[in-house]
Amino acid sequence: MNVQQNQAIGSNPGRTRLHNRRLVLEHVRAQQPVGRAQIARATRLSTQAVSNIIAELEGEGWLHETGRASNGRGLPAVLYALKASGAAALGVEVRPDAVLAALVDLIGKTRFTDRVELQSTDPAHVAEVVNQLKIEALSKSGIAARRLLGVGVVMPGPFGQVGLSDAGQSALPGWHGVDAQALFADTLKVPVVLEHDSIAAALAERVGGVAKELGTYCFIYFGTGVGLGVMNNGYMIRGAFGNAGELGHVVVQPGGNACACGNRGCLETYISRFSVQQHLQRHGIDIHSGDDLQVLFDQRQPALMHWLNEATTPLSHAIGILENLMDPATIIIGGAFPDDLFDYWIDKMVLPPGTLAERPDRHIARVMRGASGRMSATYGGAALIINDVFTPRIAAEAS
Amino acid sequence: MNVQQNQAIGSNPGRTRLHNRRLVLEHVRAQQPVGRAQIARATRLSTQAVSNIIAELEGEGWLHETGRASNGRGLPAVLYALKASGAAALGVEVRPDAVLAALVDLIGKTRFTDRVELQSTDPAHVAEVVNQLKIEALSKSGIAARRLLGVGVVMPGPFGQVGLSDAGQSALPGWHGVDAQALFADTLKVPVVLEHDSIAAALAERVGGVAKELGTYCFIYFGTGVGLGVMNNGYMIRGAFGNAGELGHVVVQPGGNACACGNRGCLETYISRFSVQQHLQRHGIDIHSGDDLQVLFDQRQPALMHWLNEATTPLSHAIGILENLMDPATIIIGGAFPDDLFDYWIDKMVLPPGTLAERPDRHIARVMRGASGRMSATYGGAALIINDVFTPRIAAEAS
DNA sequence: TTTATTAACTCAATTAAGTTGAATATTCAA
DNA sequence: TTGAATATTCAACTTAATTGAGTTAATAAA
Repeated sequence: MNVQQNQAIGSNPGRTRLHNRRLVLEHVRAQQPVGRAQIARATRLSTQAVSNIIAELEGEGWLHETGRASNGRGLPAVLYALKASGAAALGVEVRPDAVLAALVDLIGKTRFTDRVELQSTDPAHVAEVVNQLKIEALSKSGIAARRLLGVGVVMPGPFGQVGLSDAGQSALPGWHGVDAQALFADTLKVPVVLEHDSIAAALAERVGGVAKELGTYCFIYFGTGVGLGVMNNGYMIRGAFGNAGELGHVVVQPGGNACACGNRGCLETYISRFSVQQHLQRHGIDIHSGDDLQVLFDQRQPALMHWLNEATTPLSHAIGILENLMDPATIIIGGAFPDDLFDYWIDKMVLPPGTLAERPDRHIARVMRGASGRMSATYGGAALIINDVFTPRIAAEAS
Repeated sequence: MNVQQNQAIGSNPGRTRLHNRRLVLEHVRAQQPVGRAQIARATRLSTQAVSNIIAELEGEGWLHETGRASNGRGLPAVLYALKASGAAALGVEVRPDAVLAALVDLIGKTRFTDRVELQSTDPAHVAEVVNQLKIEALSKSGIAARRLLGVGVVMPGPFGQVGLSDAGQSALPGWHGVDAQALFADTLKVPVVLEHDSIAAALAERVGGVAKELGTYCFIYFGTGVGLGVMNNGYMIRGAFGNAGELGHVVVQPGGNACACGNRGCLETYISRFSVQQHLQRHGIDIHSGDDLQVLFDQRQPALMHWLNEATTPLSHAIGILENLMDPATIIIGGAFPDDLFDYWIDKMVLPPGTLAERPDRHIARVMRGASGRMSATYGGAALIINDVFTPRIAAEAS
């Protein structure tokens, strides 16, 4: 985890060029297909500067020409778009029972996915499993090794020692005190970024989901617990110690359900996978996967439907808190549940009245479902890497 | 209000230099007195680049030499510090009943304050009052007009049309649809920034208060209602529409006190100035100012003490939400109440257990009182301007 | 059909600002 | 007294931006 944020540093010609390259790539991503002159206006660079950068990017295979503009007077612009195969990133999600992997290309398309059950969570073993996945992903997808920008590893947070006493519940056995970033980087021999699931899942929506055109939004991630990823103007909010987004332990009902963390009324006790498992167990139903939930939902199983309906209130409450505190363009929900459940919630939920989000000029929904499905966090790992090449900044790399 | 965020744009030599200048100033501010070589290491610029920038800044009166370093081997570094009179900014807080003004210099010191009662909130009249305050501030403080960087105007939020139906409660009569930024800029003939109180107050702590060395923190501002300012890595979080930080209408007690906004259990119904006024009124006590509160507190007046003690629970709850969502280095409370009340709360309040903020490596308090007192928002207006010159970025100016 | 206008793009020259490396000054430690 | 360490300055050098003139290709007007 990057506890230290990207710290602003001094600029020089080299860093300026890198910043401008990223900025041009970001504009192509968001506006494609697009011509040089339009990029120049948007970035406030000269057309000459954009031309030079476009030539460089095209030479390196990031972009390709896709035709010419047709409308209007004057010389039609040569249009450029991202070249899907220009780069790729591997997202890896390490869970206590399995490792998930997804290879995602520059335009956010999935080129390969796999899942490997874990016999042991021993760090060296996990690192080797991930390494094999990397090799397999490259060979099966036909993407050249030099096009792999890096690997984004998503592990259960929070990172570091914090007061959440159930940290052990989600943490991986045998990883306490292990420098996971260094371990993976040494084994994989490519750049490695470590992040927790909710931030990664939020980024996945920007790289290949419903937030492609949004800079400021929240993502409520349903994993084992409930996490939050906040994107502000294109940059993730990580907090002073890198653990921002612990939505699951926000108290939504003082004096409510007892939570493993010792408090009462935590959001997680109402709307997490753990809570639905417990609820169904009390009704004699054991579920082990998202597929089980899908089956129950297809049957409109009464216990599940009851839980779903009850859950809308705390979820709506949490949405109200986020709308008032963060003023996001939208709130995206996604993660480990089947899409149908999220859709049901969005359809049935009464959104909190009287929040900042009720704007007459609103043109996108207050709440929407993420497009990345149950592998949100895995895709998010890749998105961490992909997003990086589109994020202009003059900053030291996180150590 | 800057609805549009600072948008990243392309860099060129001029923008690079501006970025580097701000970066150098920021390092001097945070580390002063400090030598060129140290700044160069911290900014990853060459000492030559830093030397050039320092010479420029010194020539323009932003910095001055303060002696030489004494420790260690080698040539002692020439130390530099901010020159207080190098620049100043005027903070203006427009309330329904009065206009407050504070002239703050580069090192965050107050050079002048005044308060003018308003006979009318008519925009043209208010602008003229502010203009007179500006003229008076400059003449009485002896600061040259060309040193005035700008005026930061703080008005009650939220800005724009939002669902908070009590917006009318805090908004100024006669200002609906008025482009306040343009009005003040036209009248004052200097750069004008408009912001809402909580964001401004949060910045005040960074420019001249307890957050001088912090980049990521939250500020809970007690005005008429309760607002929030979140600083992330040195940048304010404004949200997609510029209204982030509506803490007062976060529901902390579902089904609790009825709020003017139509919901129940809003934080504002427990811990705002409005709520204490109502509570005391029910006990036959009318208060009209912070001084009245101070007097009652000095007497340990039972009704006030009861309210204070009851208020710790929702306040603690709000702190828990912020700690879990934002993972701040600290949470600062401040605003319209007397300092003694905040100190009492900090002393008596039971902080929420089991949050991210309980770290063994924590070295500053989880909650602290702001240093700007009851004029937080006014100073904050000035801080908006001052902070700007210390914030490195390659970005278009907010329109 | 011809001509003017508009817009996108390229080339060559210029310029701003950062870096590099050698030289110099000052202090501490052996 | 001498050598190592550190801060600073000076004079090239380098990168990558901008500027302005010129080219190309489309639409609009004559």
